Order: sequence, then structure tokens, then C-alpha cells
Amino acid sequence: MQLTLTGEYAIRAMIHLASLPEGTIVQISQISEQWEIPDNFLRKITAQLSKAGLIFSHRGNAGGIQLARPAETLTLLDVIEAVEGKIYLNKCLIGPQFCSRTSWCAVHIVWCEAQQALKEILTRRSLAELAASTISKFEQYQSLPHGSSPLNSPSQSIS
Amino acid sequence: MQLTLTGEYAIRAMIHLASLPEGTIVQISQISEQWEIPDNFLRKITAQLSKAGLIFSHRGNAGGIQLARPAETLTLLDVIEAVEGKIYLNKCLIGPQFCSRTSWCAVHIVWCEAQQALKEILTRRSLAELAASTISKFEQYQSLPHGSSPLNSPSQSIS
DNA sequence: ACGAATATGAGGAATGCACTCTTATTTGGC
DNA sequence: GCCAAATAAGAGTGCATTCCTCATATTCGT
Repeated sequence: MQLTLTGEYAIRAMIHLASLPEGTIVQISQISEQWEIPDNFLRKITAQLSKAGLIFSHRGNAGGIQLARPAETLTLLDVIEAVEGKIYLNKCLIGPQFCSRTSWCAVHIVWCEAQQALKEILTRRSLAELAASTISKFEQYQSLPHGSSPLNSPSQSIS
Repeated sequence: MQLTLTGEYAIRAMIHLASLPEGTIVQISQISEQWEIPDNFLRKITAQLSKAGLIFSHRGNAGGIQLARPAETLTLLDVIEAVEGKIYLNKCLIGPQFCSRTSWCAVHIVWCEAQQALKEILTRRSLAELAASTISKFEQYQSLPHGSSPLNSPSQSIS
């Protein structure tokens, strides 16, 4: 009943991309450094994000990854489901083949409600909002002059 | 991000107990039969429920288990946390030692909201309510005469 | 052709899940 | 006291998943 590190890393990477001007291409190694993600592992994760259509990847010289859609149209749920598969808080929510009691079990209804609530919250704010809010709060936290983006300058350690 | 079978089985067993008159003692093997739970595994789970103080267990001849508190005061969250530990939708919710970004990360706030909502839903209805509702729905489903409890009569297969 | 980047697939160690099995220990009835 | 019926406790097993690493392509700009 917990987000895996895979999902957490995917979110970090996507927030990073969402904090940049639309269309910016970033190298994976750059993201892995700034967000403390094992480089090779992040490559696996970005491959999944790419396969799911959330990012474009460009190989070769000056390659990297970029968002495939505007950050305003992306949500945490998109990212999580891209790398972890669809969310099912309980097996009984997958389908009747996993629980024969769904038609008369009151607990099943509770799980329906819980899952709906969870998904609603994970889609309530776009990655664009989250990235913007994160940056502004980080600047407040660090008492930095406004306008310098902490997520893009490698000199600033995020820890 | 899913309830384990351990949690699912624990809920079934507790719903079973909650459907009986207060203070009733049931054998573990009886529950395991009616709810399709491996007998030995259920014994492990009931041991956890007992250690958590949710049920009393009695050994020896005519032994069994019974609710330690009225079913009206028990919730799904109690049961789940008894066998799975406290719910943390993301590691960052456990404490700052798992994520140094909590003070300025907007995603962290979303997880807080999600977890709160989930817990609220899992405590909204008592096991007494859930058991009662399940039984009445089951009777409707089976078109049985009112008053016969499906969860107590071993002759009826629940499948 | 070269070098800088991602893609891909084969692992691999560690952990957790879903159990089983065995050996106590307790209790009530004879 | 003894036996049968029940839980207690702990070890152990098989499997899947998580969280990675590494080696080897493949792609593209110059």
C-alpha cells in the first residue's frame, strides 16, 4: 500500500521536466544527479515513461528527454500509472475474477470510494502547478532572489 | 499500492466476527472454510490481530477467537494497520529521514491529502455497519427469507 | 568516422508476500 | 490423569517484486 521508489523517481523526473520551459530537452544524467536517482535505474524508468507516451526521447549527440504533452495536461496519476500500472487499492477492484463477493460485499464499496478519492486527489493538480509551487516554495526556503530556478542550476545541491 | 492478501483475509475474518452476536467465540478453522482462507495462514493473521488487541483468543477445548471490542468501535483502518502496520502512501510521509524535500515539495502535500482522505474513508464506517450491510445485501442477492444469517451457517457456500 | 547521448536486454541481490510445517501449550471432558 | 480439541510460536520455503547494475546496441550531429 505504498508508492514504489520507481514511481517516486518518475514523479521527480517529470516534475523536473515540468519546471522547464515547454519543449526543453534535458539529459537523463542531469536529472539523476540533481534528484539523487541512480543513473542507470532512471534510464529504465524514462524508457517506461517514453513507452507510455508521456515523454519523447532523443538519442545521439545533444539528445535527451522532453515532455510529450504540455505540463498543464499531465497529472501525478498519469506518471504513476505509466510506471506502476493502473492503481487498484484492492484486488477486488480489478474485476469479478478476483473476488466473487463484489455484488453483496459492503467492504468492496468502501474500497471503491477510497480508490476514487485517491485518484481524484492525484489528478487535482497538474504537473505544471506542482512544479511552479515547488520552485516558489524552494526559493522561499532558501531565501534566494526571485527568478533563479533551483532545479536547473546544477551548482545548488538539493538535499 | 495495494492491500495485501494478509490484510484482505484479516478484514474477512473480522467482518465474520462482527456479524455475530457480541462475545461469540468462533474457531479459526470455521472462518477459514467459509471465507476461503488457507487455515494455517489465517492462524498467523489472527495471532497478529490478537497481539494488536483487536481480538481475544482462547486455547484448549471449545477455544476460538472473539472480538475484543464491540464491532461498533472497530474500523477497517484498525484491522489493516494491525496486520500491515501503519499506512504510508509514500515513504516521504513516514518522516523527514526518508525525504529531505518535505518542507518545500508540492508533491508531498498531495500525498498528505491523499493519505488523509484514504484514512478518513477507512474509518467512516464501523465493522458493525459493514457486517450488517453485507448480510442484508447477501440475503437480497440470494433471495433468502429474512433473519437467517448467511455467514454463520456452514451449509451455504459463499463463492 | 567519432563521440555523445539514449535503448535494450540480461541479469542479480535483497526484500516481502503468501504460505506450510512442526512442535509446543492450553483447556475441558471423561 | 489422560486424551482430544483447540490456539501459539517459530522456522522455513517458493515465488514475485523491487531496486538496482552492466554490457551492448543504436542513433544522431559534427
